[in-house]
Amino acid sequence: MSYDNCKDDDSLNIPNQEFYYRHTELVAKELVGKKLVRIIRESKDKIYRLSGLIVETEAYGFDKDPASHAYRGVTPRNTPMFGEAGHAYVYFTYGNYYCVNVSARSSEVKAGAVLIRALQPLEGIHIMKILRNTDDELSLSSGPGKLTQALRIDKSLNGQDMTNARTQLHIEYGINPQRIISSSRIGIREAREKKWRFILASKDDNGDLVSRYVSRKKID
DNA sequence: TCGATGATTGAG
DNA sequence: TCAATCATCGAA
Repeated sequence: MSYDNCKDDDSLNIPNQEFYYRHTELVAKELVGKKLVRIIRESKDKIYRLSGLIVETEAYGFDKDPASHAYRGVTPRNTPMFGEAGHAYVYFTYGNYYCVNVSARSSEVKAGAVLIRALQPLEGIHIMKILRNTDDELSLSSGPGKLTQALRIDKSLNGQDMTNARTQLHIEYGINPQRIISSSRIGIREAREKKWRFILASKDDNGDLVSRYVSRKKID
């Protein structure tokens, strides 16, 4: 296979920058069902591909959203939220954990990002188990701090272009969800009334309303 | 420079 | 329900 063919295949499988230049809430909703892909190049002959289906996201806006890191304007930390859409915003929190966002906003808005809150593990599960130090697949990436640990995402990936299949961190097309549930965002004090958390509804009808891989099953 | 805080997690 | 733990932010 030629390099050019590879390029075409890659780009077909990846939401482009225009996908992220739309209302943050819409992007957050449509990221549910996509795949978060992490390529780890340990050495020349050790390349790992880790991925998970995005089952839970949250939208964070700009000046009208007091829960957003961008609410008070640009700071060194939140710079990616004000930059080009489709790039990674990784931040450190609670002294222990990283969280990963994708910058997303309609072009007339100054800032915005989508927090990726939970994944259903797909590829490289045995590596994720090592990184997370657990064998329990349900708790491998069912939370914003857990999934960054499972995919070894830290601040070195801040600002990465997530619309390019050749970068270490990007997003690919996944499934077309039948139903997505929206609810209040988790762990915030203000703007609780905004229903900007988006969750993949359970596929198989065994009584569960939401995906088994979400960070919390309770819906507000 | 300094105190308060947090888009969390895991243990109890 | 609660402590751990520290980068980040805004006030001084």
